[in-house]
Amino acid sequence: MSTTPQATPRRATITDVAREAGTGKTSISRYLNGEMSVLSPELRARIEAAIARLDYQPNQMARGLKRGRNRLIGMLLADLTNPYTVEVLQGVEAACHALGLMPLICHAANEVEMERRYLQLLTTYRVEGVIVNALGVREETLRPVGGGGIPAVLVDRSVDGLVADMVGLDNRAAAELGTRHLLDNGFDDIWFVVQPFEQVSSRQLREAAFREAMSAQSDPGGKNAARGHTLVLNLADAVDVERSLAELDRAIDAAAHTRDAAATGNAARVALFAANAPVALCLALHLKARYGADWQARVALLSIDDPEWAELTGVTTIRQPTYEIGYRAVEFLHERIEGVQTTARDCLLPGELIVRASTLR
Amino acid sequence: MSTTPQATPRRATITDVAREAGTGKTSISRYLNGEMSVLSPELRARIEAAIARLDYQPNQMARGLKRGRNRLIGMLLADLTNPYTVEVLQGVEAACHALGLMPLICHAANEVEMERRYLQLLTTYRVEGVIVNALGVREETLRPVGGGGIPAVLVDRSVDGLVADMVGLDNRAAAELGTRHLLDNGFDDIWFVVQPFEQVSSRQLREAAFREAMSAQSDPGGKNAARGHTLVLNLADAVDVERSLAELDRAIDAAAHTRDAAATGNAARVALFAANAPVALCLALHLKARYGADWQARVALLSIDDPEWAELTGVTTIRQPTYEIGYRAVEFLHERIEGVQTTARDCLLPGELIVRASTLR
DNA sequence: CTGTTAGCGCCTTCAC
DNA sequence: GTGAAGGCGCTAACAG
Repeated sequence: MSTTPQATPRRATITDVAREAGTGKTSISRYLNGEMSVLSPELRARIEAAIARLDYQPNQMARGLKRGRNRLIGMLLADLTNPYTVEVLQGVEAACHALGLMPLICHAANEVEMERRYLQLLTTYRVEGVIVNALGVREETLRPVGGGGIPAVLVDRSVDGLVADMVGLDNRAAAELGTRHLLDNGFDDIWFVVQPFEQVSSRQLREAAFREAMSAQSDPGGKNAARGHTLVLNLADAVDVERSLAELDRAIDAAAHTRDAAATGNAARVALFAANAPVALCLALHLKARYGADWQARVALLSIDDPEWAELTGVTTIRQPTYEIGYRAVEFLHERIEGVQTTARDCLLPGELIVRASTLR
Repeated sequence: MSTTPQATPRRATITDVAREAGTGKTSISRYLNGEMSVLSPELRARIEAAIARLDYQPNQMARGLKRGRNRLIGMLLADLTNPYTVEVLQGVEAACHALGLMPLICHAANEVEMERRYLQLLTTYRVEGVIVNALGVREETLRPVGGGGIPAVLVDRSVDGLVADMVGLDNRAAAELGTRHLLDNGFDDIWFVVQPFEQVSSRQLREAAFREAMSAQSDPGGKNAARGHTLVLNLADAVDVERSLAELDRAIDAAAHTRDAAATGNAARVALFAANAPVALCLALHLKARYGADWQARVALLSIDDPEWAELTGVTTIRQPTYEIGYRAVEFLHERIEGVQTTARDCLLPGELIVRASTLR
């Protein structure tokens, strides 16, 4: 046995098989496409044998070129580091499997330039459609898809000016659910922490819904009303993160002060509402570094997204129906590929509140 | 503005561009391939204009078909749920970017059947090479790659009977490093917890190295020697997990007993050495459920892999050079694609011990 | 410098 | 039933 990986020998083509089976290419093609009814059992057997002997496998590139469709769809991911993305992907894969599609996964790793390049690439490979979890910057980058380009379905976030189906979390309902949970549990200093949200629709919606829910208290602004704040955390900028966390620290310390002074049950209790898992992780790491292992005694943490460490640390979360989001996205796309022409649809799926120790006092 | 995503209009072909520019296909092709020197500035300008006007983008399928190479490589992943995988992927992507390759990511999601299907698919798409983080079951499934098939590079684990380059962690050194750390910190009841390892080379090596390191104590088996155990945790089988964890519980309780009885400093101290992050997570979740939030006071946990929650929970880890593993894998593969014919190579990269509170007493 | 010609591997009429 | 011929979009000799 050789220990040297060999160079690839030329693969057999349909012509080789035809020769080997002593017939024409047409019959081979028919065999490949399952048109068995028009093949004599005898010929069929010969073809089968020839294919096996040559270890023949049809070249999909060539087939795609000829037929004009290749059953390929693109899956453009903003950030695989986010567990959300991986979970959505599982739904996508399952649906593709079921519908006979093959997803080409492209990971932009939060870089706009990458997103652009991959989109270009998917286009030149003539994928039949694209599922886009866009970075969200601007419509511009997404020029080739949606509208006049190849069919597209947006996941998690819509993009201004881009007409396409979209599926994701019901952000308004989710943020409201979380906010109400915190209010119901008596927190009176609530910080909604979110990455820069001007460009990302889902973040916008969550933040807006948070503020509305805060305003919907029985006596907003009143003496017993909880106070809401929005804090922007730009995870891509260490300096900015530093600054924002410092602001948070001051607020937490101030609340503790109140508590010490009052020494009663009606001290200020602060809760952090993270707009997604990456933010929640950043917050948790910081709090742990600052207050030690029992940081949760000082601050409550609630997060949209339900990362694997949430259960471990007892953090309350709002779990997104990630698998279904991915699955539905593919279904939508498939319909578009098959020619459905309805107006752009939105599919908003509900999140599920998972209450853990963190927000129970 | 319409709100209905339109159907894809037919894309322009090279012939269209030639007609539009009033020239032949050859010149267009030359332009596309950057052979500017043989094009008059005037013709070149006309081509440029025509391409822009038609929004032409060359069809990669056709190019690939013609040239016989498509710059595509397959990346077969066993489990994207494992943070390790995502990190390796980042290295792969960076390297591909640098080398002008395009990775087709395929996620087997721990299903052998998926692995087989994707491999088949990659083959029929004539990718130029494959990077395989195999499920590891048997050489059989991997028939199409390595050896006589398309060039392949294995990641993390080798597969019996499959001759191919491989890159991964130096498992022996890593397991030894971890074991020694635990011994040095005075743990005397050490459990190496690992998924079924008969089929997966990296797990085998880690387990073997653990046992060896235990035997290498100054007085193995002696009165003051630490005792080592191997526990198999089949994460795919809930019942089995239950059973294994129960065994662990008994051991931990027994150790506690010893401690209570002795009521001195020389009581049995137990440490868990998880062979990878999924195992570590399973253990941590169980321990937390059983002993509450301060489970770490009862048991120490050390894990190969450094998931994001490790820092948060203070678990000691051995971090793999994941990014570099991915990067090197692509480099190896690229060399093979370019025709390098050396014997199969192994590239073992060192892990880094990250000491956290969990294993310090 | 530029265009013509012949395929790459496969599918699809259209005859036999 | 079966096969020959033409073409999908592109590239790579060849001629001019």
